[in-house]
Amino acid sequence: MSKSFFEQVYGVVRRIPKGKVTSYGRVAAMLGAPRAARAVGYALHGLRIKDQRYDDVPWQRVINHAGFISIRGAPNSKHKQAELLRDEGVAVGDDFKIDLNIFLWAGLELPEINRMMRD
DNA sequence: ACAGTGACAACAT
DNA sequence: TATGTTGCCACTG
Repeated sequence: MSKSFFEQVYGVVRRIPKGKVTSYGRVAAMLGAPRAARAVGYALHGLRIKDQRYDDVPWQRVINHAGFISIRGAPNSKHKQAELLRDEGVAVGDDFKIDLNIFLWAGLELPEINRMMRD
């Protein structure tokens, strides 16, 4: 695995299909670091710096394990994330809750993970 | 080298 | 159930 952890996170997030979501912890687990959920959040936080290279990372599809939008800072940000998700067909409640029983992404299979970490 | 930071998650009251 | 508290990890200056 030559890629940095951050790069690996972006790699996984790019695979989340439109209309589905997953959690920080699940992304971390897929990368073999089940307790690095917080680091995943930190990685996505870094995307806010404008960098053409990461424009294709659908960061809005990552929420917390309870199904809530978990972005901090300006309340605007949460509304923005909710809007992006609704545009993709994901139902987001006024309380920013998403039904994981419906919209949770199944995740990557092991072979795909190995390939991603190798690239 | 090292302490501080944060878009988390699990556990304990 | 609902808060509050405690680990955690990768990255940064």
